[in-house]
Amino acid sequence: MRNLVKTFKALSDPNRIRILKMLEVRPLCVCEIRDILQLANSTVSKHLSLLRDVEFILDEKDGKWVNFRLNDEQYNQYVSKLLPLLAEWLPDDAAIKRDREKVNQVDRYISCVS
Amino acid sequence: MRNLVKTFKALSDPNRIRILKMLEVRPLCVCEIRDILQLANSTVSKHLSLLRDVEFILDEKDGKWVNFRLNDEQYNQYVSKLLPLLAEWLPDDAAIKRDREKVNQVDRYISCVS
DNA sequence: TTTATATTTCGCCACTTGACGAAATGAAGG
DNA sequence: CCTTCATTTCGTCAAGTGGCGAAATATAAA
Repeated sequence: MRNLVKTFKALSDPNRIRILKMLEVRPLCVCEIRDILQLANSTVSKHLSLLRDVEFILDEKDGKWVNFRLNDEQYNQYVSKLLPLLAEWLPDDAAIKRDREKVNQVDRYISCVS
Repeated sequence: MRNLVKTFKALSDPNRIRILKMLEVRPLCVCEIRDILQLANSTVSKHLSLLRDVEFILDEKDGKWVNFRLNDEQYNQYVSKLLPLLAEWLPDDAAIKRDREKVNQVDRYISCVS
């Protein structure tokens, strides 16, 4: 129960939804997400650790970066049902579309030095 | 987006999850739910209006009572996907089980006079 | 119409949440 | 080892949430 509620809480914030929808396009690091969402680094980091906590996303060290990607493995029953649903939803949302275009433009070598 | 977030927020509270899982058994009025959850009338009413707002539940006047039941109609894409998932989840949760046993015992003619 | 009672609305309080900047951490490269 | 820089952690603050009791509303019955 507790874990289920935590899982829904993770989905109860527009910025976290935006992050998940961006990660549908490709894995991203904190700086890239920060540049797209226009939030402080620390804020993005907190959102990501929350999403990781309930296993919506996984992180992989890549040199000095951390790549965050959707968890498409199947060991978490909530995640494995909810991520595919989310992927079907909001296909026409203007903000989401804009975010996903930006995903294809951002470059971590430019985003991160700041 | 806004509506989707609101929908997940509605699922982000243990008492609201308990209410939905109780309504899987049968429709209930505010007093019956209040007796099972041991909350104030006004608190239960607020939870119910929130769940109704995002169309997880419907209400029907029945004399001086209001019966709340799950919305099993199919016009809301989020609800029609999420309610069936919720119905599969938490099959072994102790609190949920206790609640559902109580659903079969409460009687609004006893619960409500207080 | 008056009374009883089920529900909703309102105002209040404690706690949580999402935001930030500053400081701490950790890995890469000089 | 020391510097650089991506990320995380910490402290703080404003806004949102869930709880309550009291007052308002609505329906049934007397």
